[in-house]
Amino acid sequence: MSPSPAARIACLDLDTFFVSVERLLDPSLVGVPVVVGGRKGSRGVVTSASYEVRALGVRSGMPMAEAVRRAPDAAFVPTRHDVYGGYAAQVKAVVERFCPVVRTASIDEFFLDFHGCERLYHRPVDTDADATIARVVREMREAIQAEVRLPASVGIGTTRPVAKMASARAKPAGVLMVRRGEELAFAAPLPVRRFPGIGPVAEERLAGLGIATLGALLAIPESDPRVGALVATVRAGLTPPGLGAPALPARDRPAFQEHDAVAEGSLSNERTFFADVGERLVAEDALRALVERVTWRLRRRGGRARTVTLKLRYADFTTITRGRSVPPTAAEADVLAVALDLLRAAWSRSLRIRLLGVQLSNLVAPEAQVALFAPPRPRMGAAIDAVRDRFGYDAIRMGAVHKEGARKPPGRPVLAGKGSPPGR
DNA sequence: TCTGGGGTCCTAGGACCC
DNA sequence: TCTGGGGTCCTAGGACCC
Repeated sequence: MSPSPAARIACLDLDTFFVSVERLLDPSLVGVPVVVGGRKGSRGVVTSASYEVRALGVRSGMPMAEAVRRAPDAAFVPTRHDVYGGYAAQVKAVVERFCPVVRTASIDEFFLDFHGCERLYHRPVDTDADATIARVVREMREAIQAEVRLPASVGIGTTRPVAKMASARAKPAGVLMVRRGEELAFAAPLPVRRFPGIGPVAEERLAGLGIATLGALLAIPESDPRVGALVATVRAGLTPPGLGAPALPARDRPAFQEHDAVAEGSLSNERTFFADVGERLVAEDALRALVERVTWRLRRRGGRARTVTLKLRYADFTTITRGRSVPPTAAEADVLAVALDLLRAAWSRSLRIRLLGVQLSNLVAPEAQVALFAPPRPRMGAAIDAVRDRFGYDAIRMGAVHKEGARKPPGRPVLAGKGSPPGR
């Protein structure tokens, strides 16, 4: 049986998620302008802005100094990543009561597939199948509000991009369905930037062509070399599957395919220094801490990396990466040896760095036999892992040895984000 | 204004192999 | 001696998302 090309894909987005959670934990923040982000005066950015400060032009990703300038009277709350995941999990649990197919897109965003749910949920009050789904989604949104006490907005459409754009239009705390056949009328007046995948660079390029809205973009021939594949991509995103293309069963559509959590993806940890670093030994200390953390995450998740990549950001914000393929490993010593080698090769005496990062990619599944001959960690390392698995990464901390500007060790760690939770 | 940290996906050139 | 074309892997960079 083929799915109907009706609006059955939903995008659920939690409204100003970090701000909402902080207000839940501290009711004095309710009704006042709130900025969640890096500490004032640090080299941080805004991670979540309440609607009050958005009205003043504060946006997530904005440097904290700029946010302070625009909203000096706001409450500034440090980001607590260790807190938010639990609330996202509560929301997901509610969502799963209503929808059989749920995919987590990010900490505050879920995609839901309601194909085939119409009959299950039908009630006599519903004028048609779309009305049934829209009603169920409203009930789901209200259940999240009542049980988790977090505001969410939901967009419903025939495709993921349409559902996502609809959820943005539904904010705050609303539900918006774009029915089949209404996609173009819905999208045409919107700025091109609203389409998922069109960012600041593409927006700027299109502006140079005099194109501001999705409607104007769709008026360009797909073959126009100035827009590359953009027109075709947007058109496809606004076209229901099954119209003009053979339909796949809902669960086989790429939008909802499960990833193999072990064999794919990448893991990385990076830190911006409090102050730019010009001494290699200081950078090497920081690198050890990063490698320790990222390899621990890899071992915990189960897997080995075939590529180790070092990331350097210089004081002028130019960023380079240097990577190397290695025999699959999750061992701290293996990764550290490569990372140090890459750092020494890339190190420049004349340039100070503001950020250091390590990425493990090309992940493959763990192989039991390898452990027999090459244990992923020596005995003490295994004991440290065990403590961290139970009590969290920061239950054990390694001290840094070198300090920027100091004649000799010891010194305090120079990494920013000290005491922050294990990276996710 | 002075720019976090975690990711995904895409492109492109060169090495290498057949 | 000079010459194919295709495929895969590696590496670097960048756009984009939340």
